[in-house]
Amino acid sequence: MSAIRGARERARIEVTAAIKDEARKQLAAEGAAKLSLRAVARELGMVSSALYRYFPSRDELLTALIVEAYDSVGEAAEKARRTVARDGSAPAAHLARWVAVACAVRGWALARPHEYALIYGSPVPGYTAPQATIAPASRVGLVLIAVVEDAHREVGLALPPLAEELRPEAERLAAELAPGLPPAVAVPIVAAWSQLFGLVSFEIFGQFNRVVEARDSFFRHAVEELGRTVGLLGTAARGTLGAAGAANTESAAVRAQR
Amino acid sequence: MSAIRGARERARIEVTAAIKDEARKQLAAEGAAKLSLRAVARELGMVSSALYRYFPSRDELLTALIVEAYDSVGEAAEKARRTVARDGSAPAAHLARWVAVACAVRGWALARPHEYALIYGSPVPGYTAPQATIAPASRVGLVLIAVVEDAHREVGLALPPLAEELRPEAERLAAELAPGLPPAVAVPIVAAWSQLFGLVSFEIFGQFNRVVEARDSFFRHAVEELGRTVGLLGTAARGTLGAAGAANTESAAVRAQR
DNA sequence: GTCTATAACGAGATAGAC
DNA sequence: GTCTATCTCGTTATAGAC
Repeated sequence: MSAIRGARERARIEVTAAIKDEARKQLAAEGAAKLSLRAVARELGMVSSALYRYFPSRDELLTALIVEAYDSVGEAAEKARRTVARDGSAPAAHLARWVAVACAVRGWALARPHEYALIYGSPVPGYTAPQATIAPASRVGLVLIAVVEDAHREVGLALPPLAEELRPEAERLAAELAPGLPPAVAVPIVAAWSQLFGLVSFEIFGQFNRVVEARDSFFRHAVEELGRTVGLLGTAARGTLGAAGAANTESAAVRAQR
Repeated sequence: MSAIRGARERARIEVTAAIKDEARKQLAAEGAAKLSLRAVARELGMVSSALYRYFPSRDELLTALIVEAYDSVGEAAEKARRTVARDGSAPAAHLARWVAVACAVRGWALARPHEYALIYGSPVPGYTAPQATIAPASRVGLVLIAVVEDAHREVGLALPPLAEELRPEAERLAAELAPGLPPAVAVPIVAAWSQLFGLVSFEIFGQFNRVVEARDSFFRHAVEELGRTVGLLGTAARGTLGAAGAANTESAAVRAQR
């Protein structure tokens, strides 16, 4: 009995995976807007009505693809944070981790551009994301926050001051997303989060064609500077911000500690 | 005869405009992937074959929409640069112009989100952008460069040093895009260009839902910081970067002057 | 209970004959 | 330009296999 159920469940999981794989192929070929249950079924040698045992609607299939894409890129980011620069707790090590997370996101996007477009590109017409996508969608952002939290705990942050008018927003953001961080850094982190995806999107979507050529080092350099905008410090020898931060961040740092 | 031709040409222009307007409506409703000449024709009370007298193919219609969108946002950016802060040549005035250009881009995107998605969102499956889109696509970037060029000429730039490995890329970028600027600033400008659209895309595409609430001031603040990364200076009283830049940018500035 | 297959609806796209 | 016959699509109801 349990063996039977086990076999059934395994079969169900396999068919579900096959459906999603085929759907991803169609995503690449035709785009999310034209994803069709019938075409997926046809390609799998099934009948379209049979798919409804696995996904109650086309939109639910889309949701599954979206959630898996968010989870996949989120996992890549988490793995990069865990793996890279495990050894150091020096300021530069935290910046290296930040860069590693960003490079992992970019690498994932380059490897799976159509899934990237699904989650970070134009919204799919007629589709509204359900609650289930919210948590996976924030995983990459949470990794970035975690990197900054580590740095804040171990070596402190060098932050530019925050405009007064953004105080309430910063307090709210920090309370919701990063209770362990000073509110002033919440705004730069959210900004850097979106700017990181600006860099990736421009590369993936072709905006850098005929413009940027040395893309690896360009990206690496840009996200390193992004890391500085959230208060991460590079080696003192290298950065204006690093040197300047050390010299005049007393006020900002004091303020960042609240 | 010339009157007749004038009338004909006027009619042709009007019909062409009507086609594009209707196509834009469909863009909003169904997305670029599903833009269909037939549906446009139906809505206009024409027959699909008649449209081919105005646009030789669906892709050419798409190209026209893309070019007009790029031109429209580029014009908004150019107008913002011309109009705003005309009075000042102080460092803060240049930063204000930078912010104004960014806000113009964002305002345009908020007003025409579907056209924004057409040009800065996921590529349309099966469509490859022809040469004709390249120049319009670079207009916003050129405006940003112009703002920085003005600042460089009038008050100088405060730049962080550039990684050695990016030297060749920076020289090439500067030679192609901004002959009037020191190469070191070319890389930050291109980065800021893409990051600006990261901010806008996250707002337009819904990534900021349930995250950022005070969006106007958040954006304003973020692009002001972005302006600093390309060497624009704020008021000395306000920014860490401003004060720090004044103090220790001798080396960077010397270097930026080559 | 779990799944697949058949058939159908209403809507829209498409190709070709006229 | 018009009309029609033939495709596609998402979705459901129903019947039958395991």
